[in-house]
Amino acid sequence: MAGRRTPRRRRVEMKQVENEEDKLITFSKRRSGIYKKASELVTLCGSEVGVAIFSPSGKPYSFAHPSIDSIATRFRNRNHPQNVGANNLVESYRRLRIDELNQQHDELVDQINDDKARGKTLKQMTEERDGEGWWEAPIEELSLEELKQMKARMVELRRNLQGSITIRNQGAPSSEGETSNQRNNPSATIA
Amino acid sequence: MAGRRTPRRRRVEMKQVENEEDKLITFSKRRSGIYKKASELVTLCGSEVGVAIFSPSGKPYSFAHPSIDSIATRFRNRNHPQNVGANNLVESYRRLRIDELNQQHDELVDQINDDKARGKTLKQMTEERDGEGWWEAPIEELSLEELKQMKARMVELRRNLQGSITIRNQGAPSSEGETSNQRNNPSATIA
DNA sequence: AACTATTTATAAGA
DNA sequence: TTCTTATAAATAGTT
Repeated sequence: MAGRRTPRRRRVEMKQVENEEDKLITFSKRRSGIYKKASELVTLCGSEVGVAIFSPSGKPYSFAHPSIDSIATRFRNRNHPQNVGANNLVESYRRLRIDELNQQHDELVDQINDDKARGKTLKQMTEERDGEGWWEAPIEELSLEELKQMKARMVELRRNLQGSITIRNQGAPSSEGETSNQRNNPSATIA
Repeated sequence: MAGRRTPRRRRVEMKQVENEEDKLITFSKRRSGIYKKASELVTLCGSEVGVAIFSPSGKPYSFAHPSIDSIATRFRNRNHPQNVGANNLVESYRRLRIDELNQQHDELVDQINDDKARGKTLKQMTEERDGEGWWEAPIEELSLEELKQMKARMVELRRNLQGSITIRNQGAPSSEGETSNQRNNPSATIA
């Protein structure tokens, strides 16, 4: 151990990062950071949160709980809160998926804990992935067919006891009416 | 060290804050924190960011740049030629969802393990809302039956065996300049 | 992708 | 609510 490894310093100037490479890294790290903060807010306060981010190149990213759609919908329909639960097939489908994933939350926790206890790495669990793309199909043909495939896939995956994904939903009562919009931030914009 | 001036300690348990007063404070502080992070991302990377948050009581808050509407619009009609290879709204949403679910995967797993390491009860979190929720609400009739059946099966499946699901897909081929934005997520490894 | 030195965010208090 | 402060967490610059 001859020299101190890193005499680095940092400054965090709040200005656009010029270097494209650094910008990409910063974008990635910070986007993750925001997601984490958002999910923590959900966990700690039970709030519903949606975050939409467009990278400098225009690529869309988002984090949402319970879903980007419900958040968006809730914003759009905050004047008619009773509509929240019933819309179209697509939305129903999406919600089902969230629900579905939710149903597995606790079991996944068990699974993970179990595997971990045995020294099985999470990486091993996460390495498994699905390369197919049922979601490539046009929306008009989704619904049942897609659900079936989805289930089949799940059963298959279950056999291998691999991977996990967790989405938690809060359960959205649809009869309250938020009447006031508030912002304590100059940039906060609510109709 | 006897009598340290400040017996303040913090440990940030990642669970719902039970005390309502504390919850409100936490909500406020963290909401501000997220806004700040979001604005920093805008400044540093020139991204467009939108954050929508509903307080536990349902009050809507948001932060956005350039505006919540532009962000929402961009999400709805990203038919914009210069945008990422998004062709159809639904598809875009779906892809986004899948993509983002992947990104959130590790974080959630980490979170779960983290909690576990501290002896937290994740089940508690899950049980809290497991049993009834928005999916009980009436949805489009035609698909409702199918959806319910699916759900029932999921529940059954879950009871019998430990299951899991893995969704791994990048699914966002871009037709414009974006040099392969790689996730910094260990498991997000999709070509 | 990992690793630290630092900067930031924040839980408790006041 | 705003400020203070000890500590936890995020992350810029490197390896």
